[in-house]
Amino acid sequence: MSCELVFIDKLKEKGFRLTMQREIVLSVLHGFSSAVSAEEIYNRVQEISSAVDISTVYRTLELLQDFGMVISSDIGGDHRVYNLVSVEEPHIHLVCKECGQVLGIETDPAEKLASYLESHHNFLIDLKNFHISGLCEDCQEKGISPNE
Amino acid sequence: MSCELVFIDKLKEKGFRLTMQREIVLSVLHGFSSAVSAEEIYNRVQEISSAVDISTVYRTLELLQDFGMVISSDIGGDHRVYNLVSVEEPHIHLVCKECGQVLGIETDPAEKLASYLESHHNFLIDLKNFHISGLCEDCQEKGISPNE
DNA sequence: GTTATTGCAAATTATTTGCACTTGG
DNA sequence: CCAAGTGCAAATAATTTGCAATAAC
Repeated sequence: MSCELVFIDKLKEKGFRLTMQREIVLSVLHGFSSAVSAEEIYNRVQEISSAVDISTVYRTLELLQDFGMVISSDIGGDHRVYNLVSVEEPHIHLVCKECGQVLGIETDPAEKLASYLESHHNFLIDLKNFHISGLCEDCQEKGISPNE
Repeated sequence: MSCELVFIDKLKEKGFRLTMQREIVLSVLHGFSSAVSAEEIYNRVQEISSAVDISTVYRTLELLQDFGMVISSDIGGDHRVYNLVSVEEPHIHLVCKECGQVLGIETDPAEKLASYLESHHNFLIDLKNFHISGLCEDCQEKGISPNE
């Protein structure tokens, strides 16, 4: 099922409405391959319709996060970036702490760790929504070191 | 080696100075068993010396983070909390996404996962500085569910 | 029609900064 | 001494909010 259909479904499910602004934000997010800030999203949205307000962008991003379709992460301390994530298979998110890029992978390699943490430390992680922070290939190539 | 000695050492090493304010902030951090906000730290600091400014608290917290003695995490979206962490052994930090509490554990249970991510996805994590987000025992007991 | 949603502008709020003064080494 | 550190007050800046107008359903 495509992102758009998932979105429409979830909106209906909660009694929310499909608006022009929400469609635009979602389509703009598709145009980015890496993590982007709210302002970058806003700028791109403006190119499509200059009437859309930045507060609407924020409100839509929050909605998409509630729906699990977008994740956001803090990078560089002050910058918050957003990512559209696949709505298919549950998966772990490898989030680059340098650029905020997100890579979705299968959950199995972390299953052992998860059960270890639960049995030994009573610490519960949600594998279907597990974020691992590190360095992506690109940022490694730029010579950035893993310890921040 | 105690936190205080480590702190003094690191300060010397970088040519920074040991001030009253820095000592107070560090001692106040010892008094908290769980994660606290900058303002909570500031309030406690004020009880000891009302002359210390909140900007100094922020500056000191940043310094302590640079030294790897404090970690901070975002919880609940808007709240940022700080934790004094053990200066001994390198370890993984289990950070509760609900209350911000940090539990330090040994690195070995995650070694397999780390090498898997590196070989299969070219994604590099720093095991000595690995943060895993989840729910601590206390928050689980409060009936909070792992998916946020 | 009714109610969610929006645009606008103003508010919020945690954090940061410039600078003259103070203090540690 | 003198560079690092501080307090103060003001600036910042990203995000949020109240509300009347608008548009989905």
